[in-house]
Amino acid sequence: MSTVTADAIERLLARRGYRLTGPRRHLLEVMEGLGDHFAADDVVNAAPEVGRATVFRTLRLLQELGVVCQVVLDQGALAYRLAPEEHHHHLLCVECGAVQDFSSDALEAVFAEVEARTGYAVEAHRLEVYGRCPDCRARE
Amino acid sequence: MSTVTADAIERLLARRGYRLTGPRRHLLEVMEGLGDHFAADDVVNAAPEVGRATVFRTLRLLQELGVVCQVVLDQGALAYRLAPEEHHHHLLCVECGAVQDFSSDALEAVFAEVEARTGYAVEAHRLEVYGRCPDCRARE
DNA sequence: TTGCAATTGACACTCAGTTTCAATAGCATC
DNA sequence: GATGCTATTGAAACTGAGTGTCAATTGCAA
Repeated sequence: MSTVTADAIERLLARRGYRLTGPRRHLLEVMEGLGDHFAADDVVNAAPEVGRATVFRTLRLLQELGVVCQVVLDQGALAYRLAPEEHHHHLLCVECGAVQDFSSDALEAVFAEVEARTGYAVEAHRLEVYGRCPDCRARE
Repeated sequence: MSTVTADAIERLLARRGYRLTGPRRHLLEVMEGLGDHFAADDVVNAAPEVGRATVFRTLRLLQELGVVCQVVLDQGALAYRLAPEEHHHHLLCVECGAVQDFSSDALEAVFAEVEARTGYAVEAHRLEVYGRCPDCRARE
C-alpha cells in the first residue's frame, strides 16, 4: 500500500508539473508513520533533516493535490491527515482523539436548501463531527 | 439592542457566578463594533487598555457562555463572531469575506445516519460552508 | 552533460494563544 | 459605607504555527 501511494503521488506530481524531490518523498513516508492525524510540528520533528519551511510548503502542496487534508480539532487547533481519494468528512473522538472519515449524501440536500434560501453559490464546505467512539463508550 | 445584549450578558455572568468587570463590559462593546467577524488580535488592537491575556481569557469565557463562536475561515485561520442564541452554522463568502448564519434541520438526519453506521455518540459538530454571496455573484 | 527553473534550508519574523504571578477590584457581608 | 476574600487583571516572557527572503542546490529535459 505504501508503494502504491508513493507511486500514485509520484505520477500526480509529474502530471501537474511538480518535481519529485527527496524531501517530498521523505515527508510522505514520515506522514504515513504518524498515525491518523498529526500536527505540522509533528512532521517537522519527525523529519529533522528537512527544513521547517519545506515541511509547510509540502503540506500546502499536498493539500492542493488532495493528498493531505486539514482536521479542525475540537478546541480549534488544526491538524493534518493523509486524505482518502473521495470527498469526506471527519468524525473525531473527543476522548481518545481518534479520527475517522465518513461521507454522506444527505449533506448535498442541505447545501441545495442553503443555496435556495440565501442566493449563495456554494463552492466548498468543512464538516467536523465530534463525539465518543464505540471503544471509549464501551470502556466506561 | 446593544443595551439589551449587555443586560442579558450581565445576567448570564451573574447567574453562572462570574463577575461583571470593566474589561469584560468594554470588550463586549468593542466586539459589537468590529463587524460580522474578527480576529482575536483585532480585539486586542481595538481595546489597547485591556491586556492581551484578558482578551483571550474573555474570548474563551464568552465562547463557553455561548455569546461568541469561532469561525473557521477558508484557509483554516480562526476568527470569532458574536453568536446568535440558537444553534447555527456559518456561510462565508470567499470573495468579500462576509459571514452569515444559517441553520438546517436536514443536518440532524446526517448525524443520525453517522451514529447508526459508526457507533459513535455524536456530541457536537462544526459546519462551515464557503461560497459566493449574491452581491459578489451579481458584481461580476 | 549541461543549463535552467523549481525547490530547498537557514533564519528571522509574524500572528495566535498561554502561563505566571503580583497587584487590583467585584461583591457579599457586616 | 467599610471590610475582606476571591475572582480577575495586566505585564511580560514564552510556545506553537506558519510565512518571507534569498543564496545554494538539484530535478529533469534537452
